[in-house]
Formats: sequence, structure tokens, C-alpha cells
Amino acid sequence: MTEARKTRVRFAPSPTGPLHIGGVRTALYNYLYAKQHGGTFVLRIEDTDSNRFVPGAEQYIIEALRWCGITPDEGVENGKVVEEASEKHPYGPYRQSQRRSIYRKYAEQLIEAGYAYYAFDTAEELAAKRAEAESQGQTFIYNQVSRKSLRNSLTLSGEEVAKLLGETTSWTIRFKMPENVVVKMDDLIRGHIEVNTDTLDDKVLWKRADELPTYHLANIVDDHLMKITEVIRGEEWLPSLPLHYMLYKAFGWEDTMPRFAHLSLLLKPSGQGKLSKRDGDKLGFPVFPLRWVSPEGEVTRGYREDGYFPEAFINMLAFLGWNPGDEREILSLPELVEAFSLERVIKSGARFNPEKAKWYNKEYLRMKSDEELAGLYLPILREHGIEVTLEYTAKAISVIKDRATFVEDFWTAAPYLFTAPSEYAEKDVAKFWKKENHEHLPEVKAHIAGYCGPWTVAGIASSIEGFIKDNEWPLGKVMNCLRLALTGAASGLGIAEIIYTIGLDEAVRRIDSAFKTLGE
RNA sequence: GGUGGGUUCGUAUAACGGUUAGUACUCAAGAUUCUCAAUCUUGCAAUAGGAGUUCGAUUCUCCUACCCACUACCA
Repeated sequence: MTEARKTRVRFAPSPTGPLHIGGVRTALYNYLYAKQHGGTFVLRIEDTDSNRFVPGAEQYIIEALRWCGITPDEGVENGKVVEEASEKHPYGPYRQSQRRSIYRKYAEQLIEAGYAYYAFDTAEELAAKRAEAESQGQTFIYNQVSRKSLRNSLTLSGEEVAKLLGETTSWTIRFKMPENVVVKMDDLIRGHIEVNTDTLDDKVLWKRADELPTYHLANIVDDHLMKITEVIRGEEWLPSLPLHYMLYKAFGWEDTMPRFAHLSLLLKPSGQGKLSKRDGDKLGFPVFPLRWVSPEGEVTRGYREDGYFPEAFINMLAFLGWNPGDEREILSLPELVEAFSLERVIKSGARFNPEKAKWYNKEYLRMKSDEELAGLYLPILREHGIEVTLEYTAKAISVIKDRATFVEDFWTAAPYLFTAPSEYAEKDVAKFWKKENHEHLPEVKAHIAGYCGPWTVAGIASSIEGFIKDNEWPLGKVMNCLRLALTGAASGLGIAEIIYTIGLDEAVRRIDSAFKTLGE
């Protein structure tokens, strides 16, 4: 690259299903890189395989990126893939199936220059060849050697080629991989890599059957036309990098060829292999950012629906295979943009750890204000049939915040802050609802009812504890007995925290009804 | 099978030839407390194996092992 070009990176998923968290991480790194360099983050939909198209997947991808806060600058407008070029989206359309007219001429340009050829072998013929080779313990490869004995424009006469091109539709255009060339490549993450072309095959570039390019051609052509400066993608593409280098060379686009960075894969939490959808189902954590309902109606959970904050989710993903080089672990999106560098991306695969994901969410939950959390909690309360004010909810949250990982935990940890107990835990009743304990409750109740100190948790606590201690009653037993009356169980929030939230009158009412239900 | 990539506590990672190999999550113990959490303190725990290079290797080279990806008219 001779002159500095404006940074342009792209995330180019295939709409073959929901976006998996590994894909989200790739998109995130692209986003971080773009923002850090004041560049543009482009979304391009690679739907050149009509057979694998899944309805809804494209929308899911856009919605997932939006939820994560990493919406593309280009290629998406109003939540939709841009279908034609405009001032803001100068390289449209951004869906490859709508760019099909572009690719054929590039494929033919390659043929004319001798870098590609027509191949007439049908899919069935090749499948048969592969099966035959396999039965002999070998692998059939369409390469420099085998192409000499196959039906293509290198072996057939000009007339035959012209005839077949006109009469059949099962032909393809293949790249003519040169013999014995050492391709020298550089990867921003992995460093220098060399591969001999003899180990490579003649990849299909364009298929006549559906008049579409394959990934390799479409990718190179689009990255070139869209002026992409860095290609940040998954490790699964590393084996194709030599082909891509050769393609840039064949087109004569070497001086504007993007730089490449291949990210390691996300691995299963345990066992071996890369993270898959099944793992999430089995181990009880999501592998998708958003809930996904397949066209068949199968539902798969997502981080959003499981109660994760997008900031926590993004932070967690960013640290899977990267770190800022210091000991910080909690970084906001702008801080990630600031700190990010491809040089610090780890080469080896990162095993995904659901526990750490939870920890991140807990940290983010704590950083949020009680009021903000109350706003998120209100809808959940409503589902439980509870209508309360934001103020009351915020007060309750101030008392339970430390024991929650998710907003939902506010309810599971302490529903009694919003509703009187309807039943009392049997085991706790047996253990604490004894005459020797609850005989003191009426007096404690009277003391509570008469409390007029400062309305703080500490003030209430010292008053009640002081009263019990002054009477020389067993503090632990009486307090648990009281907690049983207030909450229905003998574990949970501190007595003072509960009373601070629900108030004196409600506390008195609950003590009365506990006696009514549990008896003397 | 072939080609490429990878390998530091259980997990994520730090240490870009010299450290008692650090940190976080998890786990365990203790402190605190009216219970349970939270919090604080402490602890457990790693350089895959083997040869080199070097005064000295987690770090550089080679070999082996293991893991991963690719090996489709899928991306």
C-alpha cells in the first residue's frame, strides 16, 4: 500500500441462520478497529448460496448488531440492508445476490488473462470421482494435475467449449492455480505465512447453474469494489488466504489489496471442538445474542432474553481472545475502541466460559443506578401482578442490588419486598417458630411500630438489635423468627433492610398475619 | 490422509531471553454478620513432552504428542 487509504472494514455474514457469538465477536472486532481508525464499518450480506438461505436470518443479524451497539455505518439503513447505491452507501447494493451482474465479467476477465478456465464436469461426475478415490483411501482434488484429464477448456477444443457453454448449464469457472509457486502472506495476527500452490486446488469461482459467484470470487471482487482496507475474519478462512492472494494478483489489484487478520475460533466450554448451538442447549447458556425462532418453529435462547446487558455481553466477548495489556477488565464500548489492537489478539482458540459472562453482567448491574434498574425491573413486577412506583422500586433495588446478577434476580431474591409472604417455609418454621422465640415478637412489633429514629438501614438495625439485646433475648433466634414472619423464610435480606423498604405499617401487618397463620 | 494454524493454573489471560511465573473467573478456608448473599483476607492450581541455541529459556529453532480449521458448484 503506497498511500494511506481511509480505513474501511466489513462484516460479511451469510444469512444461513442466527448469528452465533463467534460471529458477533468478529463483527465487534471489525467495529472496534473501524472506530479506532476513524473508519467505516460496512455490512455486506453474502448470500451466494441460494440453497442455504434461511428466512429471517438477515434481519436477525442486523437486530443483533443493533442490540450490541455495533450498528454498521454502511450497508444498513433503517434496520434494512441497503439495496441500491446512494451517497451514504456508495457501494450498494450490499446483498451479493443483488450484485450478481457484477461478478461474471470479472470471472471472464480472469479466463481471458489465462488465470481461470471453464470446467464442464457435473457435480455428479465429481462426486463419483471423489467416491472412487475415497474407496482407494485417497482424496480426489481438482488441481494442476487432475485438471489435465478432466473436461474443461484446457483439455477440450475451442469448438467443443463453445458448444458446451451454449448448450449446457452445469459448467463452472475455476481458478487455474499455478504450479509450484510459494505464496508469501502476512497476517496482522499470525505474522508471516508461506504456502506452496502445489498443495492447493482449482476452486470454483463462478457457477453457471445459478449464475452466481462462489464466496472466493464475490469476496475479492466486493472487497475491492468497496475499497476495504482490512479484512478481519474467522480462522476458518486462513486456508483460503493463498487463493485470495492469487486472485488479487490475477486481477492486478495487489497495490490496494486489504491487509488480513484471521481471528481464532471460539471453543466449547468443555470437551473439544468449536462452540456450537447444541452446547448452549446442553450446558444451559446461550450461544446466540438474541432469541431465535427457526422457520420450523424451534426456539433457541439468546443473551438478551436471558437478561444480559449488551454492554456486559460485548465486554465479555471482547476479552475472549484479546486484552488491553493492563489489568483492566471492565471496559465500555468507547474504552474498547480506544484500547483495541489487532496485535494483542490471541492466536489460539478461546474456550468460552459462561461463568465469566455472568460475572460481567453482575459487574455491569452494579454500575447502573437504582433508578435505571428500577425502570428495567418494573415490567417484570408487572408480570407478577405488582404495580408500584419507580421510587419504591428503586429503594428496594438499593437493598438487593448486591445479591443480583440479572434484573430478574431482584424478584427471585426478594419477592417479599413487593408482596407479603403467602406461605412460610416448612423447615424454617420448624426450626424458628417456637414459643421461646416468637413469644418476644409482640414486644418487638410494638418497638418497631414505635420507631421514630432516622429512616436508614443502619438506624433501624441498631434500634431493633439494641432492643432485643437489652432484653437479653437470643438475637439470632428472634431475628430469624422475625424474618420468617416478614418474608416467609429464615434466609435472605437483613431485617433492617426489609423494614427500611416495606415500611413500619407493612412490617406490623406481616407479623400479625404470621401469628394468624402459624399460630402461637 | 494432505495442508495450514495453535498449545502458560479447570477457564480467560499477563510476562515481547533474566519474575518467588502475575491477574481475573471458578473452587476452598477464614473474617464479618440476625440468616443467606455481598464484602474483605488467605489458599489451591500452569509454561504439553524431548532435543538444541544461549551465561540464562514460558519466550528463539527443530522433533514428537495433542487440539483446531480447511480439504464442496457452503460460507
